[in-house]
Amino acid sequence: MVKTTERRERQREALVLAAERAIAERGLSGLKARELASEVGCALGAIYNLVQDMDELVLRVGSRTLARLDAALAQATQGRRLDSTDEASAQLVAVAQAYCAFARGNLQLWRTLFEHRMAEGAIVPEWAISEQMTMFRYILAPLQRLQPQAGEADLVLLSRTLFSAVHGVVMLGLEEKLVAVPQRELDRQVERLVELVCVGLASQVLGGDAGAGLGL
Amino acid sequence: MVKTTERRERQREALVLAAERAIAERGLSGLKARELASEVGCALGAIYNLVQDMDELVLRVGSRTLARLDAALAQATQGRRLDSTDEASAQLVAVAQAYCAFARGNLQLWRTLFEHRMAEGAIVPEWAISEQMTMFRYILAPLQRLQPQAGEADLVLLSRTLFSAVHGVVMLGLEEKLVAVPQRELDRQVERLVELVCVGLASQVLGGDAGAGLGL
DNA sequence: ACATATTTTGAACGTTGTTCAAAACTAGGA
DNA sequence: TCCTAGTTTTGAACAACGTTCAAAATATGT
Repeated sequence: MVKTTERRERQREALVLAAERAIAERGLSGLKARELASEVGCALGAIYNLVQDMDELVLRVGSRTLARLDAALAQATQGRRLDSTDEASAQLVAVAQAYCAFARGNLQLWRTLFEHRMAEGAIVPEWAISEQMTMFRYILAPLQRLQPQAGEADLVLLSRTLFSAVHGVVMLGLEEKLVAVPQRELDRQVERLVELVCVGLASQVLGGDAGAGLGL
Repeated sequence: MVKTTERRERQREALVLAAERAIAERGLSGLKARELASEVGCALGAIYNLVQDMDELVLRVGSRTLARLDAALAQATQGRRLDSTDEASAQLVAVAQAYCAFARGNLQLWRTLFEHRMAEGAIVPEWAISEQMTMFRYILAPLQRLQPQAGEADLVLLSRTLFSAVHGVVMLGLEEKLVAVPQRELDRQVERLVELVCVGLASQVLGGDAGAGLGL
């Protein structure tokens, strides 16, 4: 019956939204099947008619989070020019700070992207893997402007490195396990890291010998 | 009775070792109270005579992991000179790669350091917090050589930034959720990141204008 | 040896995610 | 309209988890 699948589709959407809210408010460990069931207004077991298991639910929430993150990064690069290396550097800084701001403003959902691990033996579905790669593309273009002589593969690798580095600074900076880093300070840390890397890249391409002896 | 506390001390040690082995072999989620009890040879409830709860056990394992990590980083800096900026840069690369190697060789235990979260409402004890800071000290000295004019506070911040950046690259690089990064490639990523930052720092202190227009 | 304090024990408890036989519901034909 | 056959939903039951605590076992002091 077509009516059934339609209603299920809508219920599934409601379920994902409820899960998203639960994670945002109480973290990944605050996501409980029974609570979701009562929230959505269905039986406990009905969840497994809408979704294979809790892992799939978390992945669907993650998909939404990634989409919003993608939009935030798109906005940070929107309307920017890359005519000079300075503009390229500035765009990299802007993307990094947008990432930082998103992580801070969506702390629990953002953390869930990296905290979550599939149940023993389960494998991450293909669509969830491919989604993760989209973030690199916002830094690929400015990096290419900074390293015009570099090959595509090299740039992809470099973009992954830079993204990971910024991610690390944001991740540990927002960890309240350690002493919490104030917002301004974290922003500055991120800015400084990206700028240092940009200067490093610029000095390489300019043929400057500031990197001499480092085997670059 | 003194005999009791002595025996408990030894049992606690055995418990921590068993927990360490379990985490190393099956990850943090593979740590089960019942399994530990049978391994150590005591009743299930006896665990709570040796340790307040599972969180404390994980923290104790983490303490051991940090000690071994500290030793690994110490070895990477042992006998090194910091007479030139090149030597300082080389030491930073060496520390970063030692960190990378340790993470790879102690994957599950290393991950546990960052994955683990205390139970709802519980607070991380003081001794566990202070232990985390020790890692920064291996990069403080070489950074100071690269930025002799920087103040102490600035250097501490910078060391935290650099550590976090390297951590991020290693963390995402070892995440098998994404496509696994080959060992050589990850080593190169880490090396490149650190060298880029070093070049950036060097060009700043030399008064080079490679960073002009970036507001440095 | 007995009484008392201490220590260990493991069955029981409260929460999890997940399953599945049964109940409720739906659709189509007599 | 009523009956039957197929679907869909249900929630009690299950297994696994960390944690507790009355009772059993052991140790201590006189």
